[in-house]
Amino acid sequence: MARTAKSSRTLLNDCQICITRRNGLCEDCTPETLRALAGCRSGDRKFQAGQDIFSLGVPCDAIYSLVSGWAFRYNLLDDGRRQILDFALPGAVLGFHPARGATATFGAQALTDAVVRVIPRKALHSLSKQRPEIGMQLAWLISRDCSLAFDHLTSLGRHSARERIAHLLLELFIRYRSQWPGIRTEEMHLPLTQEHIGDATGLTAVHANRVLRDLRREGIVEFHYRRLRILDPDKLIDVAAIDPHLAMSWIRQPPSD
Amino acid sequence: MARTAKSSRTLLNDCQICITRRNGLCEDCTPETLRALAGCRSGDRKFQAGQDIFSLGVPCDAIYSLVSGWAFRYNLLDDGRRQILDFALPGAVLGFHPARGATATFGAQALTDAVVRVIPRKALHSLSKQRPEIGMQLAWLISRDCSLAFDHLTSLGRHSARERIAHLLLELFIRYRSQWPGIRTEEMHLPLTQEHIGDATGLTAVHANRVLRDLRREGIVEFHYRRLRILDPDKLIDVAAIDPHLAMSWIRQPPSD
DNA sequence: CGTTAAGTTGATCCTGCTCAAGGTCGGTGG
DNA sequence: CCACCGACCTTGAGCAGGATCAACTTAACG
Repeated sequence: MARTAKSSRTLLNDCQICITRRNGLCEDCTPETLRALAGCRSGDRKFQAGQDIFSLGVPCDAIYSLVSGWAFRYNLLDDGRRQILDFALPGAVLGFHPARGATATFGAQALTDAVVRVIPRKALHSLSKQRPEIGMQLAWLISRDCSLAFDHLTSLGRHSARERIAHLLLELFIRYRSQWPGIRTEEMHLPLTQEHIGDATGLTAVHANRVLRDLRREGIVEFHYRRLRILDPDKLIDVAAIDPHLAMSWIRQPPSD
Repeated sequence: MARTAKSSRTLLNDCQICITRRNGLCEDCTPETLRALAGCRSGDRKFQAGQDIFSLGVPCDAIYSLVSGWAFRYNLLDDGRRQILDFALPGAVLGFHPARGATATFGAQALTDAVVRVIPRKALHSLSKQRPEIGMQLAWLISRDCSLAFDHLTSLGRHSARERIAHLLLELFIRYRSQWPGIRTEEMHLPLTQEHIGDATGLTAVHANRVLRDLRREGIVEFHYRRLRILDPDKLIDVAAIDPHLAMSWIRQPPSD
């Protein structure tokens, strides 16, 4: 049993310590990649909440880096059902389709008003020649996405509704808070509807609602009109059945070398 | 409705055509990356079927490239349940943890006897300086894994047991066949147990068995003692509810530039 | 103050899980 | 050659976690 009572109890604080120790991580943790990509500022575009950044099945010859705001990637089924693949915070690379003329196999949508840096394939190509280290850093960023996707896969495949929702809320909370090291409050603005939560966890919105109600009644978390409050972190970690190692991996740590 | 009757019917053949047109793809589609990595031949290791290539939670300072055989990546829960994240064919990059001292958040296991090229983080680092293009190619390889993981996520979150199993079998069949462009037979050696299939699709082995029985009775596919036979490709594609675009993306296509 | 999107709750149904008992295949040793 | 064993496959009966459908409430916003 990897998850002990002690480690559960101190997880949130450990993350906090790890973050505050590396002071100013907010800037610091932004990989070189993104600073380099800042050179292509010409391509910045604004999106309104609810607007598609790129759409499923449409040819896509660029990569997208989220500068500000929230976004999510998703898939649509023929019958209109949706699966949310992940949520993106500033600094995320949203689509990487470097093949010419490839069509997007998933879509991305802004959750709040957002600014996105669009880097055309050609620009990326020449950029990576000027600054060869960008390739490896991009690989690292994407491999992080991949690890997150693997966690979600485990969650959908082998966890109960309760565990999945606890997992999601905890993940978003920790990832969000790691961007603002100073703040220790256990409350945040989480720009999701219950339908988003359902679509991310493979549940119906109705069932997501019931689970959230139970968690609220038990005094674990409160999610009401886009405000998330974690009332009992220990219990939440317990319900989510999270391995503390895993939670640490959610915090963006650029490769050291 | 993206999936039309016609496109369903010709999907397998389209893939075939696309493959045979680029003759000798088996070699050709192997990205430069792997050929470059071939320089580190010193690190080749053999694994027996069932043996872990690397294990969950163990510090991991290298990347692994599958040279021959089948493997899979997986996650374990505290209670012993397992989620299989994906199956790897030769050419796949299995673990990418370039941070010093990072622990693996998933494990990898050989499904058949396998040869794996182990490239320590340091070697990769210096290699990427000698051959800067490696970074981008690695990024591309990993982004492909990520797309596959996204497909599985959609499958687990929003598809029925029947659809998930059909999807998995079709995916493995197409990916496998794309390595052997000449062969058109609709039969292959698939070194999985029904437990693997259950663990990959988020089902119990018992239920996976029932679904496979139904598919067999309906004359769609036969999976018996590690032999997969696709009896009715059209129906299988239909049951899997696959968008042909998606299936095309399973075939490894290196970035063209 | 009316409208709309989102949240809430109940009743009922069904997909897939659990538990349990065989059955089949391939290998191994007497 | 046969008996035995272990891993895997197969099937049944009963149960339960979430889905579905439908009605109603609440909050936000112009």
